[in-house]
Amino acid sequence: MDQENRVVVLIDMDCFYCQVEEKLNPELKGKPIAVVQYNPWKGGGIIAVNYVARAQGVTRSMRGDEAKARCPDIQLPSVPCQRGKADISKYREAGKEVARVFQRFTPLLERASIDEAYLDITGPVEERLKTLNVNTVNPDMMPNTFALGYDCVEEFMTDIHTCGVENIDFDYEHAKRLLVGAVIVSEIRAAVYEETGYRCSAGIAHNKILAKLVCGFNKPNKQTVLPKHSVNILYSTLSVKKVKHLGGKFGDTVCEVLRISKMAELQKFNEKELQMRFDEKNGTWLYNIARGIDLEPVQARFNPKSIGCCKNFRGKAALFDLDSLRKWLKDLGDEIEDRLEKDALENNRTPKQMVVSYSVQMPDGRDTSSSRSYNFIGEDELCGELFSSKALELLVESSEGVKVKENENNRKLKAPIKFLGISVGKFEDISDSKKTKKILDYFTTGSSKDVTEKPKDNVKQEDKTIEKSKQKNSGKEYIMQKFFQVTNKPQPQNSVPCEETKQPTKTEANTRQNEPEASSTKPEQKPVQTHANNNQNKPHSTTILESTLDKQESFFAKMLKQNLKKDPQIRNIVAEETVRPITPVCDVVNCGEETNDTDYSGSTINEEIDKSMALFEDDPEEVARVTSIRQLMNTSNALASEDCETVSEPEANPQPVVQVSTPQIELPQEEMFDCSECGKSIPIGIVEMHSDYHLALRLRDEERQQVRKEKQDKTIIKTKPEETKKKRPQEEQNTSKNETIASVASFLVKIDNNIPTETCSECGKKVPLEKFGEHLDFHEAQKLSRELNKRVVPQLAGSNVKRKRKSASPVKKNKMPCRPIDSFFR
DNA sequence: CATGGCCGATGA
DNA sequence: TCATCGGC
Repeated sequence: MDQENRVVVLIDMDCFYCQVEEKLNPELKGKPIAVVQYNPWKGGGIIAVNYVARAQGVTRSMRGDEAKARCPDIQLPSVPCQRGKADISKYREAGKEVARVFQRFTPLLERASIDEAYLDITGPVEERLKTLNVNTVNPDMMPNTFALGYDCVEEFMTDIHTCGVENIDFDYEHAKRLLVGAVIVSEIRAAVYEETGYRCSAGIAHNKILAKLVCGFNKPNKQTVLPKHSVNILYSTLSVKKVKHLGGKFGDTVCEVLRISKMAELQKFNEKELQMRFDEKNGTWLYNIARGIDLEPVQARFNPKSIGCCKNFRGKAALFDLDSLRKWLKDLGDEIEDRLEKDALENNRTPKQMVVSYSVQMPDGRDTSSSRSYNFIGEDELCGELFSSKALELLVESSEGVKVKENENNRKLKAPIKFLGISVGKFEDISDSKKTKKILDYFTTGSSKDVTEKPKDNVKQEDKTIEKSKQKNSGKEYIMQKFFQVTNKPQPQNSVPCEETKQPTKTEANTRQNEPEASSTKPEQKPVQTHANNNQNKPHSTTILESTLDKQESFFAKMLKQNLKKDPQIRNIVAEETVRPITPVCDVVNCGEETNDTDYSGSTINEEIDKSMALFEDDPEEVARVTSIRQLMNTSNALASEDCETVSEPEANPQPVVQVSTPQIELPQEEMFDCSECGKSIPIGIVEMHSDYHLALRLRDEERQQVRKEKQDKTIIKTKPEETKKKRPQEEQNTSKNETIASVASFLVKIDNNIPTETCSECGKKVPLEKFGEHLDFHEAQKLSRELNKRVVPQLAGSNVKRKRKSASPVKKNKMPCRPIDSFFR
């Protein structure tokens, strides 16, 4: 499936923080609430508002006090905090819980934020089409669904059932897939609600930008489909700034330079023009998005690439002296440590780099921000102490501003610090960690002879599943490692020759850049593992190591449990999971995060629009927009229905839409016949006509497939010669395309057909038999930390097609030969 | 003082 | 590597 014909979904949780609070404290259900970050100043800043409160005029821009004034019975649960900062781990966990549900439906899942995810369900749609007759799709299969350009989904379905006879630009194949996509998304959202109790909204389109765009059109608890042929109608009123990537400065300059404000106006410029005014890449991107084309693939990514925390110190709260700087760095470092610990347990990875960022107030009053990074070395113990001390070093070393005045004895900073942040990233699998190996080696042999470092095999996302199966007891290893750090303070490393080669290895960066990125290793290639009798094949030391580990486990488990009380870090983990605070009250300065539910609204049923409009009565511009879109939609529908007798719908009565496949014919007496094709009851008198109709459908289906195929072949042949000067040759595109399909398919179909597997009762995952014992060990390790996670986070894999832009040749509109199939009913 | 904390991407 | 942007 090529990039322009995907089915892409953006699912966004409705006022997520509020929902989490409501779930934790059911008392709040049905009441107006807003989550605040507790800040003694004016009742705290609101970061999420539920829909009850929105209906009463509470908005995100208000402070807690204002909300209370406008809505006296509003409840204001506040984000808990730790170390003087907001603790949003509650919401992070909730977000993961939801994403795990998504994950069951497709491996092609990209978490975009704490409460948002893109899903590429092209594969699942194709699968479903094998067993699902589109003509049997009915509205009951997708409640709360809207289709842009239609007053209701039924109309959209009718269009599909009639193959869009009344619509000149109708791409039947595409629309059909979006409809099936909507069915699947309904199932996903139902599963999410069933299993987590959370409601969400979704946008369904053929790329990420459009899916994101329309997701906010109908909220809450609704989903919106944007078929290709409705893009222009939408664009005619859509402000440029509403489109992702155009909401900031770039969007402003685009509007200024081109003197436009609506997306439709962007279509007036050809690609070259746009490339000249902006750069090549942006020009092409603008040209494409103006036509509803966005080739950005959905990346398979569940875990964040970096973990960080930061804090503002505004006004008088700025940091003026070294002691306060130390204090805050310590807090930030400790938080990172906590989160890293959890992350290591869940994902078996460890960061290779940390970054400290800051901003200082310059003498002229301006704030300047900067950041410095540090690559961890083998001897580094990844703890809060390291993070904070390293951060301080980097700060003091760094160019200007932060140096301490050495002469003063109270150690004032040269310039006040207004912002501090520490983050860690560049994760690698723990099994690749030299440090872990050293510790384990010490553990098993009693000495830490230098373990020869494994050649770096740059594990990429799609290899992770396999990589993971190669790991041995990673979770356990990590706990071991941790265990030794807290109980065996004199680290075994001291016997290692302390090489002070602190030089950052330049080579790595270079090789990374030159790499064509990942996919050179096909997923099918890697299960090369010798699954026969692995112990023989393994190096002797490894065998010993594993058996030793197994023997030591119970000892270790005991020690760990005993140490739970002693070790504040471990206790911390446990506490977070076991004591669920119910809307905790917090006295410390706070912070938080929540997405704004961008509630622009679009065309739907009129009552729905009216309902939604109440939500932004404070924004006259939005109300005007909604109104104009509604008018536009209504008129366009009126126009459409002029050409089509089957779809005639009185404005005031949005009632029964006539399904073409079940024409309403006044033959009440007649016997009925159940059509085997679509399952509908057909009057016996027209059953022949009806089956002719299905035949016609099939014929046209084939015809369209044919035309599509021809079109595709043509474009490939056509673009091939001129493509050579572009960034990447067409061949590469094809291979990466095929790999996408292959890897997706590998998830849909089967993991591996040769290797004997066992299904783990803990996580339901199929595990190669030879690794099963180790797999169980991993669960044991998890339980030891009081089941920090109820289940193993399934490793992501699947395609990781690198974002290489195809040259932007505009897709020709798909004008299919269109026979009036509904003539069968006349 | 007055969204703030958090994350990803990109170009030089 | 760092500065900056965009968005939640």
